[in-house]
Amino acid sequence: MSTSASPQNRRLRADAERNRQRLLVAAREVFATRGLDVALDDVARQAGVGVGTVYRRFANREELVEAVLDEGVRHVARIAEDALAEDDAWTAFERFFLEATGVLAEDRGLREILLLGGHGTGAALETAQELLTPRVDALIARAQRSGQLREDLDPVDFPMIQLMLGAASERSRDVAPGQWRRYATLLLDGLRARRDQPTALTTPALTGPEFYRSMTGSHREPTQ
Amino acid sequence: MSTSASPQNRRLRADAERNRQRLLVAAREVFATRGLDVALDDVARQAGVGVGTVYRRFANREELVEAVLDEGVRHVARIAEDALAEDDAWTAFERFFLEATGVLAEDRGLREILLLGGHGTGAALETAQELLTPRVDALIARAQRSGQLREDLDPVDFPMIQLMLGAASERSRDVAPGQWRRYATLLLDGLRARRDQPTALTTPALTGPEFYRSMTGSHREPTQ
DNA sequence: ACATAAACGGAGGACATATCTCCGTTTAAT
DNA sequence: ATTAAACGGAGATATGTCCTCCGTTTATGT
Repeated sequence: MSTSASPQNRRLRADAERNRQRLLVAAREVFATRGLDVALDDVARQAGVGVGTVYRRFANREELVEAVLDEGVRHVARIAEDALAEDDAWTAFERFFLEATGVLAEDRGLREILLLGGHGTGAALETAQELLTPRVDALIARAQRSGQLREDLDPVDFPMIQLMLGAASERSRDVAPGQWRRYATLLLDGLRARRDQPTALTTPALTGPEFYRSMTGSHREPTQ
Repeated sequence: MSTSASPQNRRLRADAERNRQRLLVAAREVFATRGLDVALDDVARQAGVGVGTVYRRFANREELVEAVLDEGVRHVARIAEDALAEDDAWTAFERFFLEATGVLAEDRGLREILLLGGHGTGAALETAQELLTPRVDALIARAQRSGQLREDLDPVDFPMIQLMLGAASERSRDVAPGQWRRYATLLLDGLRARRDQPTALTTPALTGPEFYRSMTGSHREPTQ
């Protein structure tokens, strides 16, 4: 929170440190609403700072993106961890599902690295792999063991479902910010195990390598 | 199929007409896989024709887009019409749902005008309003009256759900083209009425005007 | 108060990408 | 064989982004 990220981390002058913080806040905001592809000039303007200052503090866009998003990933991981403390397995799963969707709904940038890939390897993705994936897996496995979550849901379905909800959020946010809840409910209803057997998911989930390839491959920009 | 779309529709020379068709085929292909924002140079290359020929035949990108997409919209409308002929109300709804998703999954351009808006007013959208909307409304109303589709689904949910499935398609198409089926099944399971009452959709659907605004407003490029 | 090193803003160069026009050449039609 | 129509694609124009550079301002320590 105080030292610079540059090679030699000498202490920054007061105004420099203040501007660095402003930049991080501005970047968080701008990435969240307009995605990771915004011009850095826009981040600078939002921060009330010249472009020069952006490049003086961060070697390139990637470095700024990493700084902002690593934090975001940790946030989601914390949500998962907190949910795991819940007693009931379904309550835990549902709570994580809804809270994570809420965070992702409001953060397009976070969706882009976490769900879409194609933005360089990224420290943020490693953080996700290390902190997030195991917890989500645990939440799912537990709710399945307790017979409350449908058996045929696979952990790799989770990011895909979040991606779908993200598309819904993006589409409606300007007009009705909470809309994603409607579709989250619908999906949860499809996910919950039930008395009358649901339709089997005949199409198998992506395998590990397939999922990896789909994250690594070049996506972007749609959209959505 | 034979006359030009330009003001005075004189008959085109044989080579010109041939190239016009090639352009339409190429545009269909390119718009479907890469969306409506591709450079027209790429359409020309795909058609094996110079850029000049594109602009000689279509005043601007909009005109070409309209020509290609109006056709696509009619295709989906025909699917709805065919489904309406089905005896059972749920079968009809499900059939339309799956067939429409299949078409949209493979046509990003069609998703972009039909579900995302922000590409000019568009004759294609008018066609949709005229041919598609009433039929989808009918399919939904009928399946609800017969008690097989959940009561609280609103017609405006349909495009949103298709948008979600579109995001899933886009994400997985390169690696496993049929993946959308998995998520379509999941959603259908959330849509089907059931013995044990589902969770009520407490967040209300977009109202007509809200939906209209969300189509008219400037979206694009993200991500899908 | 002053000297100095650090930081600042933002104009602008380099580059990339798209749209659409123009014209010398080729081709179909009569 | 003549001629009007159509062709290809180089390039003029426009837009947008990244990142650097340098004259000016500001924080800091004595």
